[in-house]
Amino acid sequence: MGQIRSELCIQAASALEYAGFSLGHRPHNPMTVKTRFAPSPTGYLHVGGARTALFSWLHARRHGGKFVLRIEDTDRERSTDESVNAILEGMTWLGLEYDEGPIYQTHRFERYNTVIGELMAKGLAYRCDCSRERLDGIREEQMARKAKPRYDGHCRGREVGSDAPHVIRFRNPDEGGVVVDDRVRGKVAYDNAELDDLIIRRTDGSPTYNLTVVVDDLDMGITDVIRGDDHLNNTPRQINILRALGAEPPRYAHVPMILGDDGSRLSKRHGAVSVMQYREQGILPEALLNYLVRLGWSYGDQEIFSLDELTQLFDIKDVNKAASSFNTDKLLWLNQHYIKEDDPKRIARLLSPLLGDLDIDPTQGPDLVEVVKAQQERAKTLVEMAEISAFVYKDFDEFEPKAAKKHLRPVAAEALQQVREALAIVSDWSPAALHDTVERVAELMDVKMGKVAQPLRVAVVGRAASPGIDVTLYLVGREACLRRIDRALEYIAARAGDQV
RNA sequence: GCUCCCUUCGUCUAGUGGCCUAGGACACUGGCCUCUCACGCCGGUAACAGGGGUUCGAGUCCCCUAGGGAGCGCCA
Repeated sequence: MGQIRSELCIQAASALEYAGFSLGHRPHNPMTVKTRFAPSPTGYLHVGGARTALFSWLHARRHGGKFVLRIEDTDRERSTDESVNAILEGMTWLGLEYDEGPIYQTHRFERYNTVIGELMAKGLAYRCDCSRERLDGIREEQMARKAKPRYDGHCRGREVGSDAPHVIRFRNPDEGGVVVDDRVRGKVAYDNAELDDLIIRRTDGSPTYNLTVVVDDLDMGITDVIRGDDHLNNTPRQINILRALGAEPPRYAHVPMILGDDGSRLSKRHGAVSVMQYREQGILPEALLNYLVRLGWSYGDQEIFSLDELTQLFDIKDVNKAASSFNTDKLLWLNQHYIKEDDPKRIARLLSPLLGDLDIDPTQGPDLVEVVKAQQERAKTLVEMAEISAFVYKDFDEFEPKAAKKHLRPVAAEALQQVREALAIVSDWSPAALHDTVERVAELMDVKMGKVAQPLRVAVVGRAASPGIDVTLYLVGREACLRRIDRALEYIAARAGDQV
């Protein structure tokens, strides 16, 4: 145990600089805003956490302050390196850069123990050796008489030795109350009589959450604590610990949580909850960020925000109090918007690996940037763009049944035959010339353009939907076009044969 | 059970006592554009949880009820 601890401390060179700060006063200029995002590494970075991080980041940027990333890994049972990496990866992808950190709480155990020692010395904390059985017993009894389950203070006046196994509890004030002045909730009052003596150090010597948060926020000079509202009820306890340490509490802002589309708490069964899953699904980070910021926050009727704009406009006070439901449709709409507006070169760069997943090498064929320009208004995600663009680079396996049934009929054979001949000899393989070619065939046959373009499209694309027929032909290229038209003609012939 | 929090269209929201016969966006839907799909444009359906007050006047203030959520861990 001691060995592990010293090992951690050696790794913690950067974190140790905080250990020197004394309590009771802020080490930083109180006017300088400093926020933090403090996830526990017990899973992936989910959208709720990402939104909290975004709010904290924006608040810091808006006020020219600092943003800190702190990893709350004091629960060694559940914390994993894998989760830490997932969180860091998610933050990087979203572009939420932190000015300090990541700081690991497991590197700061010496510091927490020092603080616990101070509280013990002042009589504000005490040892407790109550057995789990006893605790369970009083808990059961309290529940039975419909009271709030809480520690009864059994060890408050007892002298519990330091040799036998024990925990350390914070001595919560009996009298008075605590008012949390929250920037989104307003003033919330609690009676100290409702609070019990919480454990601040476990039997194994490790500190607990409510203690480490307080110590870290204090040591790091955090001025604004922005976190999920599941922490609102912990806040009075934390303020009491802060008071016991003779410190002023930071400003709090408890933001509501995000629910699934059905209004229940967001969980895996709602589909994607991890931000990296959104990347895999072809969502752009700016789209996710834009979506997330509008969940619980607004600026008049504006829907589209760049990060720069948000840095100017975001105010934590404007965040709503009520929880909101995640709506994938709106995220997709935003994503389509950003795909449409973004630089085709950037989209092409992001799209390339997704084509690779479909066994396509986009360097073997037309410039991917041209393909992106043709598809930009037609895809809600990058994954979808890859799927609807595959036909440019490789022959499709089979015609989409509905499209073939409607357009690859015997009556279409002549149009296809005609257009094939025209395409075989067109000298300038450019969208403009190809457009003229298709149009001329329609005129010659005295039919509407659709009568030619649709069978042609299904022949070349395999589906009834694609970019303009001119651009479609242009991107596919003459050789592949003629080959696929022949294949469509065979298909029609075979079908006609079946029907006889 | 106890404590705390929340409640405007299906969803995200505007609204801070009269500008609200409640606005915008997504979704849905009618139409236009059109070689398809998409984009774009024009239009439509759809909400102040319920009940009491206060007020000349309430979505906006107060109270109650209902519904939802969180916390009550040697989890964070």
